[in-house]
Amino acid sequence: MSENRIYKPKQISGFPEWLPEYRAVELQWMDKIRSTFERYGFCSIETPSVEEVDALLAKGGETEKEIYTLSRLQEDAHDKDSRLALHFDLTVPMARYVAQHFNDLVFPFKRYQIQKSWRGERPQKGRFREFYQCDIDVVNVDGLPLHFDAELPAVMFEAYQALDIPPVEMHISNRKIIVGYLQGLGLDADKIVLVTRLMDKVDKIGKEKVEEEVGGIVNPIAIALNDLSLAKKICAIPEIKTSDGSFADKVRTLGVANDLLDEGLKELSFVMDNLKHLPQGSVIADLGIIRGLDYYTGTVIEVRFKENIGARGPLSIGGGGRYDNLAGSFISQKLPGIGVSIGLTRLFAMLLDEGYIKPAAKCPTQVLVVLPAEERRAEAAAAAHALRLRGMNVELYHSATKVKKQLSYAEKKGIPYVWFPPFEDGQPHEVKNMVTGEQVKADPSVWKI
RNA sequence: GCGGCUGUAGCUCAGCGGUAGAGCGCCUGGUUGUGGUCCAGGAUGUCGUGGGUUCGAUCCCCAUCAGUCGCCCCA
Repeated sequence: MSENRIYKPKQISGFPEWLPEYRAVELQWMDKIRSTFERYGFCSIETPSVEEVDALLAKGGETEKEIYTLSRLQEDAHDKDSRLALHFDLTVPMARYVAQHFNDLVFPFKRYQIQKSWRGERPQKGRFREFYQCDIDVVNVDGLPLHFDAELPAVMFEAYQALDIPPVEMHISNRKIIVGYLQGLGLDADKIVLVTRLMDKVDKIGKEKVEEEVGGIVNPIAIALNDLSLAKKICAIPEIKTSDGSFADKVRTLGVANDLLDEGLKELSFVMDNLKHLPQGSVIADLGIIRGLDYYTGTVIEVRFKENIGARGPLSIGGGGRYDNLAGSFISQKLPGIGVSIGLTRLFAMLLDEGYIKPAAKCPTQVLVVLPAEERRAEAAAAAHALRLRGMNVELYHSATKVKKQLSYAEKKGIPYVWFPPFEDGQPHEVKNMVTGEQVKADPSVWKI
């Protein structure tokens, strides 16, 4: 008997799965997001779950350790699969796709993609190893009008609004501002990377700590003398958050002159200007937004809840930005683009955890047809069929057990109507409303919900 | 890759050096064709895994695996 021992089922950390009543909600969300994207003319593509490792790493960076590569259990010496890996986002596959089908696409190419991505990181709150992303990107040849930098956040905002979730706000900045500013202060490229990485952490570890660490990078000697003036000047930038165009004046007051900085300010002002139609307070010029991704070159966007959800800090539930030449590793054409992405799984999981998500019914069934007796199965099935012909989702109970049991099944699954075919010849059909308890005679060929 | 915490019925968890309990859920019944409430009854666990200490361990120790929170990093 001991060989009957079962493998204890367990959920794999970082690979979420939901019960049917929540999966149904997730599907509804996807539908809403999708139809919003389509309303703006984005077309759908789907790319394979895997890409060649070289393609994924074409943009460099420290992404390597987060990529799941493919290998077979029975790996042989020349395992061809090992050159493949699961994609870690949808932007890189999209870049490859655009380069590959360059001749067959119409530019500016506007596509959306709702697919899973995988990252081999240590899972923790709000971070998964398998998750859905809902991306929209616009890619063009040579140049891409700045208007798209405003349009995409607007589309994304509309998609969030289509969901039944707490209000979100879009934090927008422009890489050129922070980079230009730091260049203007004389920092070299390496230090700029280190410093910008720290600026992201003001919310997390506090302003003082960030200033100290920034100081340690830009001028260790001054730190020894307890002189934080340069660090403070640097850290003044991420402090700037305005819901209108006034951020530009605040930056200029700091007195740093740099061409790239000016360009960034102009671009961000333009974007803010073109997002004025969104609800007051939902768009913030937030110069603390950096985003880790090195391929962003201009506009950067991050979406957060207006109010923190649960005990968590301001986790990003979406984001994106502009990249000048993402496909450059795949094709000699210059293909600038801008893309934004909704972190569907993180968003959904957060709200689920905190009880914000109302479960849908456990199944799509609208009418359960009772099976009164095995001899009446044909008649019951005919009734079910008649209802389905008019578009209803109908289930015929599988066995002729007690009616009590059949009703309780409908109750537990949240099926709103129960259909009673005749129990004896000559009797009428009846339908019962499970919410009100009301039961009336009905004709399966005409009855409607 | 590093650190803290946790691991007992399907779920949430209690418990104790002498091989285990609650709540919820589940199943059955409260007759004859009708759910949600109520009542009665019932089933379920190699107490994560391996080793050690002990007369004896679910409880102590070690290891291991898994989960979780955080660090690093984040596309």
